[in-house]
Amino acid sequence: MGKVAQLYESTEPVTGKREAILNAALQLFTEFGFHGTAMPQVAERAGVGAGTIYRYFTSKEALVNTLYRDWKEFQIAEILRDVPPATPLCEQFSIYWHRLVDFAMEFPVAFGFLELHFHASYLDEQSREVENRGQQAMVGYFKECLKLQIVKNAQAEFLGSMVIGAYVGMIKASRAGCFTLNKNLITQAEVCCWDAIKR
Amino acid sequence: MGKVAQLYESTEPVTGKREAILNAALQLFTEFGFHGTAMPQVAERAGVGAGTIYRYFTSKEALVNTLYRDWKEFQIAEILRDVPPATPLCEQFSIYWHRLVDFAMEFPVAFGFLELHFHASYLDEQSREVENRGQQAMVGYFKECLKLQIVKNAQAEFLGSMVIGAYVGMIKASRAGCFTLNKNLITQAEVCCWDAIKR
DNA sequence: GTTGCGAGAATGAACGTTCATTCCGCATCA
DNA sequence: TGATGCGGAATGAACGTTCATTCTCGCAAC
Repeated sequence: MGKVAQLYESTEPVTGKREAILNAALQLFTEFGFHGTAMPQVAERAGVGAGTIYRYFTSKEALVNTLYRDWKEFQIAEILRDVPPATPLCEQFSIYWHRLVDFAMEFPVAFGFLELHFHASYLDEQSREVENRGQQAMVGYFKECLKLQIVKNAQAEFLGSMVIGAYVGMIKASRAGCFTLNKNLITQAEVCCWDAIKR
Repeated sequence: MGKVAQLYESTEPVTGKREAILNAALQLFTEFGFHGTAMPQVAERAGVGAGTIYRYFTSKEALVNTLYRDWKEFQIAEILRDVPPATPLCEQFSIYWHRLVDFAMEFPVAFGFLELHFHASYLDEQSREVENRGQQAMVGYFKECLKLQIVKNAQAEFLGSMVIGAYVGMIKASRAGCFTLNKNLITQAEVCCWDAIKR
C-alpha cells in the first residue's frame, strides 16, 4: 500500500491535520459531490476547526484539486510501475488490467472520487495536465499494439475508451451490488476485454 | 424524434413555460451538476421568473426527479420498441447497440444528464424504480443469451455491465474529442462488444 | 364596440438559512 | 513571556423558497 493511500484512506486515526482534512474531504466529495459537501462538514469529519482547513488549503477548489492531482498521480504510478519494456504486449495488458482492478479494490473511495470528478469544471489546468498524462500513457500502449497488429485496426483512443469503459462499468456494477468480484471473474473480465480488441 | 425530446432538448424557442423550465434545467444540471446549479439560474435561462418554477414543481428535487424519470423512461422505450420476440438474439444485440448509440447522438445533453445523475442520492424511490426497470430489461436479455449458450458463462449482470460500460466509455471519449464517431466506428464498436461476451 | 371585472398565471423582491471564508481569542509550546 | 497554531463564532454572499403584487385575457354588461 502506497504512502498517499495509507494517509488518505486509512480508517485508523490520522495524526497530521492536513492528512485528516484530505481524508475527510475524499470521503465526503465522493459521497455527496463537490458542491454537495460543505466545508464545515469536512472540518467536523476531520476533527478540526473550520478555519484550520484554510491554514492548509487556500480554498475549497484548491482542496479538491490537491486531492484529484495526488490521487490521479498515485493511480498512474501504481498502474505503470516496473513493467519491463520488453514484456510482450498481451502480457502487459494482463498486468495493467489487474492493477486497474487492484486499485479500485484497494482504494474504493479514491476510485469513486476520481471517477466522479473526471473532467469536472472546477478542476484547474494542473489537474487536467495530470489527467492528460494518464490518457497519453494508455494511448501509447495501444499504439504499440497497433504497430504489431495484435489488435483490431482502429484509433488507439477508441480501443482505450472501450476497455477503460468496460472496466469502470464492471467496478461500478459490482459496487452497486449487482454481483461479487472474485479472482475468477476478474480474469474472465480481462479475457472479455482482450477479446473485444484483439485482432 | 420523440415528443419528450422535441420539447426538452430543442434549441428552438419553446412556448410552454413548463417545457422551457425542464429544457433549461436539463442543460444546467448536465453542465454544472445538481448542487452546482442555482434555481434563479434555471429561471433566467428558461426566461421565466424565479417563482414561476414553483408553480410547476414543488422543489428543486422534484424538478430533477421529473427530468430523470421522464428521460429514463423515454430512453428505455426508445431502446426496446418494436423488437419481435422471435428475432435472433445476436441480431437483437445489434439492434439494441445501434439504438443506444443513436440515443446518445440524438440527445447528447440528456445522455450526459442520465449518466451524471445515475444513482444520485437525491433521486427518489420512483426514479430508482424506473432505473431498475431498465436494468431488469438488460438482465433479461442476457439471461436469454445464457440459456442459448451463445455468450460466455457468467452472470447476466456482469456481461451487461461490461457492454454498457464500454458503450458509455466510448460515447464519453468521443464527446471529449478523443475521436469522431462515424457509422463504421459504431459498427466496429458493436463487433468489439459482441466479441467481448460471445462464447 | 367599449368597458369593467374576476380568476388564474407570472413575477421578483424579500425571507430565513446555509455556505465559504475570515478573524480573533485562547491554548500550548519554548 | 512571546510566538505559534488552532478552534469556532462571526461575516457577508448566495442559496432555495415564498408571497404580496402585477399582469393577462376572456367575457358579461351596456
